[in-house]
Amino acid sequence: MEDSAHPKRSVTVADVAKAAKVSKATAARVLGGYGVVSAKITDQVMAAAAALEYRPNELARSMSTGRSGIIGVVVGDIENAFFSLAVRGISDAARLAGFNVIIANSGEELDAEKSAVDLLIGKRVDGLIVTPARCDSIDHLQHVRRAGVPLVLFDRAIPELDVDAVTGDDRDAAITATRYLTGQGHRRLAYVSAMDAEDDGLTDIARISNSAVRERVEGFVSVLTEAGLPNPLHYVRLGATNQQQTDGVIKRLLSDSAAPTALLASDSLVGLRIFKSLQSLGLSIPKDVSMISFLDADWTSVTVPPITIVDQRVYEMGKLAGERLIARIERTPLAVERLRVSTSLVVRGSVATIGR
Amino acid sequence: MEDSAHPKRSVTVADVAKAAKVSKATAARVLGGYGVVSAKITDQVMAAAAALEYRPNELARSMSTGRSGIIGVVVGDIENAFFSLAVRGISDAARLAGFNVIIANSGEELDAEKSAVDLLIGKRVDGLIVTPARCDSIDHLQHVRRAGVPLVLFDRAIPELDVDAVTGDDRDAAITATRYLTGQGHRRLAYVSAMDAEDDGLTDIARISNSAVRERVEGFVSVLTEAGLPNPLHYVRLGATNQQQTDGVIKRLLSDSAAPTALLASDSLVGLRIFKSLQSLGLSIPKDVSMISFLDADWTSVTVPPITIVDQRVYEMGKLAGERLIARIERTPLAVERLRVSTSLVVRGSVATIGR
DNA sequence: ATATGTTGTGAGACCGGTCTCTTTATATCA
DNA sequence: TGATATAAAGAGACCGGTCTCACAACATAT
Repeated sequence: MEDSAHPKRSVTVADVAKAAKVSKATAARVLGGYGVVSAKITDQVMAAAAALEYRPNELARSMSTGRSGIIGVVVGDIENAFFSLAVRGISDAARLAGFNVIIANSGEELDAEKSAVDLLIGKRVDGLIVTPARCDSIDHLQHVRRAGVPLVLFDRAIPELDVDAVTGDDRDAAITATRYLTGQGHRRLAYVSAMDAEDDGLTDIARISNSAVRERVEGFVSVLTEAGLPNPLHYVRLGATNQQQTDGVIKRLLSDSAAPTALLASDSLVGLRIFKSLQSLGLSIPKDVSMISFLDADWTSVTVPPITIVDQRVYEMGKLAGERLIARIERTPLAVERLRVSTSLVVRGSVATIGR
Repeated sequence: MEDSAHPKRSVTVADVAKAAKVSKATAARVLGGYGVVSAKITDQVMAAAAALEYRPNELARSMSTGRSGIIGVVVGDIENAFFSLAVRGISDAARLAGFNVIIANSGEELDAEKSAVDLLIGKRVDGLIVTPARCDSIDHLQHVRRAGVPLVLFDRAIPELDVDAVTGDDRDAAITATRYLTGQGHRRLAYVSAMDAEDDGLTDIARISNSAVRERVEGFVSVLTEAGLPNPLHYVRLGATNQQQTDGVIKRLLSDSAAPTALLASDSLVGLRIFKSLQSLGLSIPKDVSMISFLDADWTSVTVPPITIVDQRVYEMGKLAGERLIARIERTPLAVERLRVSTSLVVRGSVATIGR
């Protein structure tokens, strides 16, 4: 009874060749499925391969062909439904084209992102999809391009980087959602995001290093400004990174003398935290506070009331990013562009009509 | 202005060696961080490497060392919160030990699982964590062992396969949950799973090819039998694979002359579907029907009422599986065993007390 | 002074595939 | 029948690292 104690040198083409009494080159042709070999020899080799349980060493194969058949994906946090859906879309696109996917988590931290990118390049991935944690640090991404590895940005664009990006139409989405809220009579609206920040507040939109969030905030602010509502920036709050932080943010927001009547959650995690905060404060939605969340997450449809959301079609975004990357890998001639996946507002029950 | 049109042969140790005017072997020693090299030469080589922007080719490195630094994970469905949490646990354990993770989706299909396993073996992963779709087809897994690649099963055990497994204490969990329901006065209980099946019903527990589900059903049935309740198998229903199927399953269950008063959902996806089914049937939880779901998914805590669940501690399961696999990879001498992560019942509001 | 040990460097085999180039066997044609 | 085209198989270089071994230079022991 032999066991797996020893790494046991695996069966190689040479072994198969010897067993089939042909040259290594011939066996390789059969096993690699290239070149031309007679039917008789093919059978011989296949039989020998089956008998020896030959499995090709993809590593070696990659090394000589220069292609690994792998695309690397660096995301902020796989646990986030946004990213797991996106990864699903990417994987589906990849599988269809015969590629596999390595996923790396950056935890939205620049250093982790850099080392993940370096590692994947080292593994000689055929292409890379990255959700850049910050849009103001681009050396490592520029290096990817210099290394000749196709790159597609996901969810966030970096105009200075001459590279494809697949994002939502964040600005428009925020505008639509905000207009809907003002249309329902809301005059004091807050935007809450999980972005790291020293304090809740925000002084300068341009300093938001995540383009998706920045554009949403821009959209949000533009609608409020256009509607003549005062001091929109005052109601943009960051730092809702966990339940406790969120509880604090919400409590501060609502204890304001001019407390907002509606909240816009930057993603479904923040949305869920806000929902729980409101619940623990004993506030009812939408009677006491209205809310809209980004992303059609599971939980949003089973709450009471169900949550009005911005459907980001993340799966499509992922799929599109995957397809785009594969087109690049296959050298399809295409202009560098930013692909925007359009979102839609799904009205459910979490927004009250007020005023009049 | 050069661009990334050409794969541009990457910088190799030989290039660095030439630039540093030393032999390839010496440059390799410096860059690979092994052997012994004088400080002066080390500096020369490092300078040359920096100037040329050398990045090691991990593929080549893996090929000569025989280690890839990658562990492969084959899961049923990444989109399922159960697996994404588990993957997070595995990834964390892996990162801590300096490994990376490749994830492959089997879609709970045997063929996809087989080819994923083959592919990962081909990529020469250092170890493999697999959630076997079926416990009665084990050739491909046996082959993994014969190939000398450490293997850890996740969520489901296969006793015939002499290999480590990390699972929940599914039997006990089901027993606890079922006892809780009978303790609340329920006499007719149903167990609903997403397992594929020709018809809803179940004739023979032993034929359930997923050990986690089988053990839960065994626990479920044992409690009912012990309590002297008639025909427990009648209330075990499979095939709740999507919303429509689940609607059918629930409708049939509840239109039974002796309809169950409580439902046990095999996982959080099934739980969510059941919740939606009941909602669409206009039934109220727990007044009309009680339910318990496996897995502490996001949605279970924000419904009205919040759902009583079996907390599976999936992150810990994943982490444990990762750690175990890494111990195997590093040849730590350990007996093959099945590690059970204990679960706990989290009582919330979805179970009514009836009778008396 | 010669033998022995140590340290740093170079030469080249090796991992397991792919792929080009060459050689051999068979088919086609004048 | 001999010349030439063509198909099939073999030999061996190559990818970019690691790593063993040989060897040189210098230090220490005898």
